[in-house]
Amino acid sequence: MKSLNVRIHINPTLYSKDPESSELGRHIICKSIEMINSMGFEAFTFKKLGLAIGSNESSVYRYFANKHTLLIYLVNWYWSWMDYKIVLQTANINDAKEKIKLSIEMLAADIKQDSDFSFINEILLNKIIIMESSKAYHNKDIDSENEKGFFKTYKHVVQRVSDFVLEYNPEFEFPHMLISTVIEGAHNQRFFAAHLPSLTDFKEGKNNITRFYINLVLNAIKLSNNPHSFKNS
Amino acid sequence: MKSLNVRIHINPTLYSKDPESSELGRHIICKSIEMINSMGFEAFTFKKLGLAIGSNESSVYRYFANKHTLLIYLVNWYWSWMDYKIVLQTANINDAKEKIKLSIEMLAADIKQDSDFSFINEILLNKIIIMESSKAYHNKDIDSENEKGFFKTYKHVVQRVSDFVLEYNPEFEFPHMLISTVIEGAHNQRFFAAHLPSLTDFKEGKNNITRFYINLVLNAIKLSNNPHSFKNS
DNA sequence: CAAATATAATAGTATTACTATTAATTTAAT
DNA sequence: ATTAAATTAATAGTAATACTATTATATTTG
Repeated sequence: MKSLNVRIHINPTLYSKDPESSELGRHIICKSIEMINSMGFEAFTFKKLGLAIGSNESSVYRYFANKHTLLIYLVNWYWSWMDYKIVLQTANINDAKEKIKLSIEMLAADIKQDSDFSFINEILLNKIIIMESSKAYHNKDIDSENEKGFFKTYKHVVQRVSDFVLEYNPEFEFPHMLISTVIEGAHNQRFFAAHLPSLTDFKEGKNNITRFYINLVLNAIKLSNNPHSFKNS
Repeated sequence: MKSLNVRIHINPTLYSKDPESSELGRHIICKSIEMINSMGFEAFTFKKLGLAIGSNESSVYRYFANKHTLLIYLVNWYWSWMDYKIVLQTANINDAKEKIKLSIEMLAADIKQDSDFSFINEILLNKIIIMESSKAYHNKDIDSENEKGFFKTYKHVVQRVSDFVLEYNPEFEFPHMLISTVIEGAHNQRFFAAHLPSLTDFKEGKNNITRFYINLVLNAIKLSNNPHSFKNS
């Protein structure tokens, strides 16, 4: 993906001033990703960030209304990037089953290299998504923020992969449930593997998580006379 | 379950003084459940709680070190209660498949009545689990808190249902992944249904969520010659 | 009944999450 | 090129939060 001239577009209501438009703005994004990773979202403050980038608190506030909005910016960036990756990977593939497999592989993957087509470190951002992204929507403002389109890019990804599922099996009743279960589930499993291993069956290097979710999905949506079909019981 | 003389035992490292041991302590638990529900965990403070129960901040601090520990107390109570419910419901059942179904029904249910065997409102507590419980473990202290046994009761529940899965199919490779996926997934789906409906396929009164996860599990673990078996590919 | 102990309330502090004000710099118009 | 307008940066301040330390008031116990 090196030097491909693609830009991730972010909903402008998420920032006061576009961080991509200035050196300071890019610095804010860059450093905040590092800091949220190393100290966790709760301990991260704009004051500490200002200090770390040789600027100050109030300058950060000119870009983002608060750290919550900055987190949502990052989450949106991640899902736009993921959507772009899925489109690219499945572009010339006609087999719906193959598109589903490829999508799950990307969604459940442990991101290990920075695609390098932007100033954003995707390895660290993926860790933030796993560790912190639930905080972006588990709060009392969810409904008003949802109305403002703060979660649109995540919904897009779920919709895109759900469409592959329906392409494979147009009768399947729960495509969105299935895909959102896979995405959140895969993130949880990576978190559990690192911190609460008895909640998972992760084994290093065996690609368990991806394999588990691919099989889970294919078993759930298969067409054949299914003794446990998802029809009304 | 009325007036059954069962008590939920809570890890004593979670409190400074046992809230069950005094009127004030029970009041703290009771009211905090109400308040976390109505205002959300972030806006909830010990100062507001003290005021609401006609006491003050510092009295609450004598029971709990901080609001995070109180949340973990509640989460532990919930999972002990759920474990107890699962044991009770599956007690005289020999069929492993039936035990799995019953367990998922309880884990994925929208709790609609208070069992009334304690001063804790389980309807509201279930809502807290759905909305706030991820905050109990998505933080930088997870590893030290895990060592202190803060998440033991949740692990117990996952282990118990995983054992049913293994009883049904001893060959199944990922029982913990499957059950933790179902538990977290079902909670997410209830949250999505209320706030981000395009991520789900929930329809009121159709029991979709429970049905979806029961079928997901039964399809994943079934014994027959399975074209998408979970074996190493 | 006095001493020890437990409980409750008051007051105080460092930090956080902002906001308002002022200073400096850049840009743009004549 | 010079001045005005606009943008950006830095300083200082505030209300609220999450505690802690101290003191007052009960309760228990020897």
